[in-house]
Amino acid sequence: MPREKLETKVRREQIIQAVFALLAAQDLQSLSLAAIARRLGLVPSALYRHFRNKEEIQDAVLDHVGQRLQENVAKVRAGTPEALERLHRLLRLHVGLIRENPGVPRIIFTEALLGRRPDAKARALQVIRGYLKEVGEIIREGQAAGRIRRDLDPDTVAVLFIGLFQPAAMLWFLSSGGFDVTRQAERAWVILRRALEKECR
Amino acid sequence: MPREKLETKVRREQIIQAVFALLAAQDLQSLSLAAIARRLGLVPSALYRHFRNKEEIQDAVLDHVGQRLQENVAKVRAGTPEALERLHRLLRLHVGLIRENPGVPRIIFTEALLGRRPDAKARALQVIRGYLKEVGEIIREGQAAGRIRRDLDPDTVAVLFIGLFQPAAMLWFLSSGGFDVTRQAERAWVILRRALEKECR
DNA sequence: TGTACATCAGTGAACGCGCGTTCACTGATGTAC
DNA sequence: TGTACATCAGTGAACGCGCGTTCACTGATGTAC
Repeated sequence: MPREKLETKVRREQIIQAVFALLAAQDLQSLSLAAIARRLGLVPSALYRHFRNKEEIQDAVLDHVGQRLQENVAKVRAGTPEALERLHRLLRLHVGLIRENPGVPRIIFTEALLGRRPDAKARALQVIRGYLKEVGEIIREGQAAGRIRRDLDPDTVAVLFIGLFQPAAMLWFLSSGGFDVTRQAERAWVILRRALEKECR
Repeated sequence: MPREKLETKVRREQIIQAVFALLAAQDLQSLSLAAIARRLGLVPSALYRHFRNKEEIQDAVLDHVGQRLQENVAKVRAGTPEALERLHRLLRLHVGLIRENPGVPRIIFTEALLGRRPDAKARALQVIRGYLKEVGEIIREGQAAGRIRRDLDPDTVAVLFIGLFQPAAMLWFLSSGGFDVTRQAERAWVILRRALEKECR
């Protein structure tokens, strides 16, 4: 008795979301095709109708994350012209993304960890570099506009920006939601902002 | 034909080091008892002479990391009385630790990811919290001594301190050593230091 | 509007593989006499 | 100093298990006539 039939486009999206949900759970054991299929009420072999193999699923998940990150950058760019305000909003969007999908912070690591192919790490790196590039660009614009100190290296600040939430996300995950990422990010932002601003107050 | 026989104390240390080395490699596949044994020129079942099971090995590795972190704190405390200088030196020691054992940044994650027991995350969290507590203490002392701004929350700064190297370590790992962690950490420190200092310059 | 057919998402049995773990055995080393 | 014995690190065959993947089959849905 076959279960509900849905077209590949829908199923692909469902499968990606299932991976997100499973990665939010505590153990990586659950990231098996069997677990993904179970979550969708399917049989493991059904996944092969939508993806060629497990690697292709992982790639799709990583691409999805990269896309979400770029969307956040676009939103922030459209929302305000001021660099510091853009960074603040981007930070909030990022924290929101993590809170919605607790799996996100680990996907990049997981991809690299589980990948059998040598290019697994390279693919993850590309996603992060793409994000860093955008953040660096915002910072450069802020420097040009005179809002951010010109003696700071934009790329260094971009990586430090990641540091505003990455450790917090890790603590949040390890404490199973017992750590307040939002509060940490907001407070850390106030501290970093002071170091970036041109005027000294 | 049995291979060289070494006492348990030595083998336990060797096994822990083997895990470090394997985690430095690219894929997590290699973190199997077979891989650990192969690295030591032993047969997988030989490991059971020194550890009860795989979980016990993981626990030992995590404990080892926690110990190294506490050692670094002790060194820094003994080396200088000034809080900002202590943090700077601690950052350098931490980066050195990561560079020596590229596996370190991922061990805490891996422990949590691979652990089947519910307390796997709790154990990792405990190690990090222990470290954060020490860093927070140094910051508090710096505030009391008037070297660090008193309006900053020490715990927030402690987590932010982790952010000085964690993203850098991730980039270093993903780029297979192509990212300069040391430079990023030093530059990021200069930025954070300015935000922590009492005097505004 | 009804019939014939192509399409394709889902099934479930089967596979080969590597994993963690066990267990009876080996044989070198240190100790007691 | 020599012999008998206990200790214990290492061996290798065997196990059960869950994994990713394949494949012939099913049967609902959309399309062509």
